[in-house]
Amino acid sequence: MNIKSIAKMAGVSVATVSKIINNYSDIGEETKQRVLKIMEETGYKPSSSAKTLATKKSNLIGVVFAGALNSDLNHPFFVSVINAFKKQIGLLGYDLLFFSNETFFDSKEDYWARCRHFQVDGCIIIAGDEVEASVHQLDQSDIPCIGIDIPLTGNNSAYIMSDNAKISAKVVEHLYMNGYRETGFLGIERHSEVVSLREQAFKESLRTFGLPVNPDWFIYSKDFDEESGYQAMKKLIATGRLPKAMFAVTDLLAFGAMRAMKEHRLKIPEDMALIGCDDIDACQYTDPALTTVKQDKEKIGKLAAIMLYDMINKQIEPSAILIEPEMVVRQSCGVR
Amino acid sequence: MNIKSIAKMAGVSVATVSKIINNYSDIGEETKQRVLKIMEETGYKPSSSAKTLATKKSNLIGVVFAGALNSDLNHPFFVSVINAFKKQIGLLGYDLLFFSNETFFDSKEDYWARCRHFQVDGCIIIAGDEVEASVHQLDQSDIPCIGIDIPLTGNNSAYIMSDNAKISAKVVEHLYMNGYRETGFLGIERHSEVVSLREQAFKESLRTFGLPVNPDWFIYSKDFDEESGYQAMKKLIATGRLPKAMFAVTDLLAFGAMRAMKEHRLKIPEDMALIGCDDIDACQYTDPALTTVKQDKEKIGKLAAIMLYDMINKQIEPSAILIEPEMVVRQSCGVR
DNA sequence: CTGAAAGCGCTTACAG
DNA sequence: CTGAAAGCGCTTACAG
Repeated sequence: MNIKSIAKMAGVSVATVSKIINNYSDIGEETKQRVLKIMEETGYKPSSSAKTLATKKSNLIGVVFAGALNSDLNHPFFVSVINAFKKQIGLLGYDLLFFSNETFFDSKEDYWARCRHFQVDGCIIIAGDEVEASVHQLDQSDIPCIGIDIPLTGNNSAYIMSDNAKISAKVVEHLYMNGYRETGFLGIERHSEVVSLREQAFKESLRTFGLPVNPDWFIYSKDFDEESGYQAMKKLIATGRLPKAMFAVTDLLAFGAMRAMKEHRLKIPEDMALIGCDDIDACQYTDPALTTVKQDKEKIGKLAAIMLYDMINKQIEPSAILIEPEMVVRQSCGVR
Repeated sequence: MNIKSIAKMAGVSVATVSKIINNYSDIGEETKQRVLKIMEETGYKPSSSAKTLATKKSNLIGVVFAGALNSDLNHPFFVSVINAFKKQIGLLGYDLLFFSNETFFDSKEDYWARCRHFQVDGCIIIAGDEVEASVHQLDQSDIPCIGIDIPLTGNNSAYIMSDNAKISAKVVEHLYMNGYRETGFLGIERHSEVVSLREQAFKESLRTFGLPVNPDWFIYSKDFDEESGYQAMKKLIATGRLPKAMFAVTDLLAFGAMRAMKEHRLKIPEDMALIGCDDIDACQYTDPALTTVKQDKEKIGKLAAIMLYDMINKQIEPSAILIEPEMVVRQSCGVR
């Protein structure tokens, strides 16, 4: 079933059918109704590939999970963002093409090439750390790109990220207002853009409030997982000199720290308060429930869709947006 | 940059270039190398839409999240399955097209039409409950489909699900072997295929082991969320007559039950043991950690990819596969 | 081993 | 308001 058969059945030209499909206004009402009816009856749907070939528009958005680290459909933060993005971009008439990172032609992960191959209209780039070079190539190309947690610089690129500095500022403010003066920080040894931002801002905020920045209380886990957080916290506890509160840059690390603290019979928050970051679902279910900072994933995803749409349709200049984080106060570091 | 320019640059015909791209064997080695080099230098990538138009193959797999309930990128079980599927299908040379469920032409969610529109080579249908009619239409079509947690019946369909009967059997066995005789069940009021299977099998297994099936201990939460589980458990506790162990059909419900139990100072597992189902990440972080039954998401996803590939390439007859579940014993119902 | 040409199913100036 | 025809970038018998 193709446009030609529809045209024949309706006794019109393919050009006319095409115009009806694409909602041109200069078509006679009765012709239009007649053709529409036939399309309905036959269950005809135009071929996307033929249309893409003719128009160079695919109505597809490429989804790139960039970075060797932390970027995967298993990462709860990114999944929520993508989910919100998918909903909004769907309303705007686009479907999503997920590049499967495994193999593609000979070149490994040449994202730009794959975008051209499929003629995607735009891309969303979701980034963890250790981002590969080909992402930057895509960023610099003429394909509109919206980055999540990655500062893109291309002429057709924009990006959105949580205001990481503000995350730390809010944490420090919360701690300060609730009487915590001696505070520690649980970071990660591996390099991570986002984590660095949080750490810098945390130190600055401490200084702003005149709180001590004690290097002994700045500890670093080997990796991003719970176990690493647990190990790091155990070491700190072993020193015997503990702060009254701890900020972990990630909820998962906070879970690990919590486990270590419980093991050593430290009461949370009485002996030491604990704050995580991200507000993944599990925070509600720990005991005590984890106080954390929420990134507004819904908003980030939705905004990404709207901005990308506008970029594709040349309605805005690319820019960078920082999203306001929000303290979620639970029992692990509550209001005194 | 298209195949014509490459042909011209290499001084050969487009037919020859096409054959080289598609690895035909009957091409002179030097011609091949020369053309390959030019493609490399120019960064040429063939257009997917033109190829799809000519061949009727898109190398795309459609991803359908079917069912009004429980089926979403926010559902941790399905996300893990899709992630494993994506990895494996990527190795087999396919990319993933996610249909954004929001709007599509006028017909709402006509999956089959969308598959034809994009000419996807096959589909993975991930299903929650309250599945829409158009999914069955797709199932009955000539497009190869693999279902996850949904029994497809079409001639070109197969499906994979956890062996839900075995889940319950394993739970009962575990309870029995650890001395629990009085056991309850936390189900859901809303209709759900999977949950029904678990409940039936649970009752049967109890009988098999000669354990009592006490209707008072079969309780039902309003919905799938934690809060509903909490409410249901509170009601049971209020009756004052409690079983020694409880099986919740979902980890989330178990979390809710756990909260209710803690609130009433019931010790877990001493006063009442608790078992969940699914093994979502958060199970490790509750206190006590939740004993549960794990569905092998990795295996399900990977198998789905391989089976779908074989169906597309007519190498197997469609069939139904049940996946063996696995007890994950943690503190909420440990070994005595 | 290589090439000319028809065809895949659309869109889009352009003519009427 | 409608249609004829070229073009989008590939593939594939078929001929040589």
